[in-house]
Parts: sequence; C-alpha cells; structure tokens
Amino acid sequence: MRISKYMFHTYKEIPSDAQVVSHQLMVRSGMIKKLSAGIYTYMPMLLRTIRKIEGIIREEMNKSGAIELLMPMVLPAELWIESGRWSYYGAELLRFKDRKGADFCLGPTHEEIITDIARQELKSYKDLPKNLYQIQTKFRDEARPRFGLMRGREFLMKDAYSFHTTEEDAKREYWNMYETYVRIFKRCGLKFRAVSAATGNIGGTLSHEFQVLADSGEDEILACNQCDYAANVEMAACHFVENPSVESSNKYTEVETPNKRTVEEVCRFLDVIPSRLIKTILYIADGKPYAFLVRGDFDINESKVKALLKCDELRLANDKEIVDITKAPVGFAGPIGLGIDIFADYSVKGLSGAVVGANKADTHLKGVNVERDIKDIKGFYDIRFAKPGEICPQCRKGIYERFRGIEVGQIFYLGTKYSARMNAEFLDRDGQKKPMIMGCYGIGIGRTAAAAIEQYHDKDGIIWPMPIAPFEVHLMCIGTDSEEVVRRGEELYKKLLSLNVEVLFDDRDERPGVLFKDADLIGIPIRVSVSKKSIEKGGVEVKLRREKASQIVPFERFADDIKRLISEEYKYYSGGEGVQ
RNA sequence: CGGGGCGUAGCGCAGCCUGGUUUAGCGCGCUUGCCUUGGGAGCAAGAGGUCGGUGGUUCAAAUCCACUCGCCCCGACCA
Repeated sequence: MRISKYMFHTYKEIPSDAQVVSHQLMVRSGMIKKLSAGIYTYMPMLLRTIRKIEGIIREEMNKSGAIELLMPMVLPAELWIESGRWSYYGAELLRFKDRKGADFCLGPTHEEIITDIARQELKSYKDLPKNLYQIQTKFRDEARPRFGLMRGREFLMKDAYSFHTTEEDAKREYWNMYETYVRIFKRCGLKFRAVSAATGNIGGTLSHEFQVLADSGEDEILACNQCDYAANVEMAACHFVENPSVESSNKYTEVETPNKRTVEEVCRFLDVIPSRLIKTILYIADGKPYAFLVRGDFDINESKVKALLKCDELRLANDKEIVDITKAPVGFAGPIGLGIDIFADYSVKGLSGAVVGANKADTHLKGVNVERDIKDIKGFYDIRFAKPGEICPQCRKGIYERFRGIEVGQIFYLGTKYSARMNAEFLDRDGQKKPMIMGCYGIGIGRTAAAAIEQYHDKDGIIWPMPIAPFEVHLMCIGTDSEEVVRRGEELYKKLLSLNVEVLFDDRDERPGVLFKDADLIGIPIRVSVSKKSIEKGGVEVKLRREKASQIVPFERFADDIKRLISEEYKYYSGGEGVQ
C-alpha cells in the first residue's frame, strides 16, 4: 500500500481527553476516530490489526473444534424476559422499540440467543457436545466509557458458548478453551497471565481471566512468586493466619471513645494496633441484614461475601439502616448483642484482647475474646482481600506479588444457569430429559489491540508485535529529489509485493524528520529506508522498530534478508512470551 | 448514579470575569509558490467559524441569565 493512496493522517499533539497511552497513540496515529462517548471508527490501519487478531482467534478456535456462526445484534425482548435478564440487566442494556412498538435491545452478550438456538437444534445426546462462536459487535451502555478502545460502549468481541451432556465434559471443554486462549494470546505476542476470577453477574462457579500485564491496567492481580497460583484480587484466596493469644481479663469492658469512628482514630485513641481491632461491617443481602467481621488491618471483600451468601443483590447498609440495626450512630457497630447473623473472616478467629464497637454512641469494648464473647458467629470464612506480601495459600512457600492487568479474555463454567431457566434440554441415552451443561468464553478484540499498545510502546509511538502489526514492512524514500532514490524505492516496493510481504510504502515527498516520526508513531515492526546515503553504502537501511541499531543490506541480498527477518520477528513474538 | 469541569476552524487553545475597537484571534494541520532534504525546517500568500442548541435580558450577546444537548475527569458500578 502506498501512503499517498491510503487513508492515513497523524497528529503531533496528544489529545487532551486521552488518559492512557494506548488511547493517546491510537488517536495520534490516526487509527481511531471518536464518534460519541465510547463509540469509535476503526480507521484502515487499525482495521488491519483487528483483522489479524480475528484471524488468529478463528484459526485457534477452529483448530479446537469450535464452530463459527453469526447471531443478530438487534435482539427481541422475549428471550431476555424469559431468562429474567430483561429486568435484571439494568441500564447497560440499550433498549428501544420498533415501528410496531415491540421491545428490542442491542446485544451486550448472547447467552439467551445461543441457548434458544441450542434448545431447538440440539435435541439428543448425539448432538452434543457443541461449541459455537461468533465475532461480532457488542453494545453495552456503560455508565462511564473511558480509555479509548479499552472500555467502549460499542466493541468487537469473540464470544463462544458450549453445550454438554455432563459436567465432566463441560469442564473438559473449559480447559480446552483455557489452552486455546493461551495459544491465542501467545500468538498475538502478548505477555499475559491466566488468573482465577470472580464470575460476577454472568454466574457459574469456575472462571479464569486472561490478563495482559500492564501498569495502566484496570485490574489488580495477586500472583505467587513461587508457584503457579494467580488470581484477580477479587478472588485471591487468603492464607489462614494464627492470632497469638493475649492475656486478657475474664470479661471485656466498655471504654469511652468520643467521636472515634475509624480504625485509625480508635487505634490511636486507645493505643492499640489495628490487628487487635475487629471491624463490623453491615450488608443488606436480598433485603436482609448481615454483619461481617474482619480484622482491623484487613479489608472486607464484597465479591467473596456475595459468593458466600449466594445472594442476587448485595449492598452496604446505609446510614439509616446502620442506626436501626445497631441502635447507635455510624462508627460504633459491634458484634456483641447485635441480633443478626454474623459471619467472620478467618483473620478474627482466635483473636483475644480485641477492641470492637459497642453498639452505643462514643463507646467501644476492649478485652474482647472472640470465641468466648461473640456468640452469634455463624462461622469463619475467607471474606477479606488478600494483600501483596502475604503467604501464598496454595504452596505456602511463596508470597503474593501485585500486578496490574488488562482483562482481554475470560472463560466461564456456567453449569445449567441458562439452560435450566430456558429449558434447553436434551434427551440422554437413558431416555431422560436433562438440562445441557454450558460454558462461555469471551475475548475483547479491540481491547486486545489496545493492550498490545500498552505493553509495547516507547516515547515515540507504538511498537506492534509482528503477528498483529498492520503491515510487516514500512518502506520509505529519503530525498525524493534524487532520481536514483525514487527508482530504487519503486523497485523495492515491487519486489516486496512480489514476495507477498505486507508493505506500507511511504512515497510522500516529505522531509526525513516527518518520515521517521510517522514511522515510529505507527510502529510497523521493520523499517526499510532508501536514501543517497544508503545507496552510497551499497544498499538499503533496515531497522527494527523495537531496536535502536540499523544495518545496511546490499540490494542483491535484500529479498532473502527481508524474508528471513520477517520470519524471525514472527518467531520473536510468538515464541511463548506468555506466563501461565 | 453522586461530585467536579469543559463545549469557539479538522486538532489544541485564547477571548467571556468587567457586553460595544475583534471584521472573533493564536499554534498545529490543510492549499499554492519559493526554499530546504537523515529526526515533526524557513518565508510568503490563501482556504476554513451559523462561538453546542433553544429561549430570555439589552440599543447591542461568544461574553449576562434560564433551560437543554453533548463531552471529559474523580468516585460508585461494570460477562
């Protein structure tokens, strides 16, 4: 492709509304154009990268036995009402009416649609298993779209759904997809990590996220520095820590703590360390209040609480509810005499000589002995956030390290959540009707491109990994006033085309500075430049975007050298950089 | 959804507080010419705006007021 014939324009200035590098560079390199909040046009250069990512995904999905189809994006309300998500999904579901006044929505995900197809088409155990996928535009009316393609409202996604006769077979496919995703992201040249994840609103019991490691990532990951355990901080299990027993009197005593509400204030006022304090946090789960205890130096983890209670809706109690439950102002809630179910984190087990709220204004209790004094505890559970530096609960040797990541893919074992609700049943060999066991598997395609830029860039621009670069070679002529330079450039362009190399030929009559700056900005992996200087040295200058040094390649060796270099670059990025 | 901010040329911004000498300006980009050619050159001449929208106040509104739409940031939320 000649730049003079291409749709391509770069910008010197960093857009003021772009906070993250990938967003800034995509705008500056003219790869995206914003139409509305979280809604972008993929310009030709970026579309080439998108198509490459899709190509890798298709190849690997097909190789793994999945079958591609394409479902509609405009979806009638009926199936959503049937699954219960028409009311449950909330404002993220963009709804509208057709001319007859019938309700429709734009598809944010397709469990309902595929389950409807499955129940019509897959009647027998002989039809199973099946794994169906599509690559399609999704729409979610995000409250706050941001960071360019990282969190848009309209975005491209590969979503796959599998149907099985047994739990074992669904789990086999789950791990098959796990391996497939590892291959996909490795082939994209990304450094990533598969981590245990919370299932959120989509439900199910087993899930992994594929996180591209980048400091700008929105997700926090804890990973063991010794073994292979890694999890989203929402999920990361906590190693049980013994609390040393402390001498205490036979009974706890009230102590005045005027206006001291926070852990920090109470600790300073009473001169105790936070690990001797017990926080009492009140939640309302499906309309019913519960209390949760966690040691003062830890934070409660709402995802874990939600998983423990198996509830649909969970929220912190508001100020009025806290006053109603504790009969005290906010800040003095405590577990003794509370009269509602109490769940405690392991971190308070065996704690003695502790400080808790007294359910009485400006008062705490000290010398509390958990097992002796707090009668209403339903049990001890892992309901807190793990912290970096803590012992790994799996190997008990390493410690947690903190990473930031961009979630580019997630896989779920769903069980019968949708099939049961929507009567997606098959006839088993024993003649019994049974609900299909399901899994689902997603990859954010635009986000993968953005994550690649987050991971591979420098101060001058993007450094595309070869497998997903828009072009393989960036050819330029420096000094177009020289006939020889132009002639050589044209020759090389034709040569590269004949070798089936994907080449972008910068044939503009621009000064060298402009050519170099643009080449660095758009980040094509191999740069080939012809100039009087290079011709004097008997060839062309060849430079990798990811390296500083360049070399002169003689014209007669050009074809062989460039082909070798291209294949080396593919290997460099696809050689299993990923960490599992 | 709570809090804050911003809408002026394709992009980035000034002007607004204190209404009228501003014919609405600057930088980048764009067009034409000259010049220059290894890291976003220089000179000259140009094109490009219903100042987000609607209504109001006023002799007079980019500027003041009200409403409205859009966008951005922090937080909450988020298969």
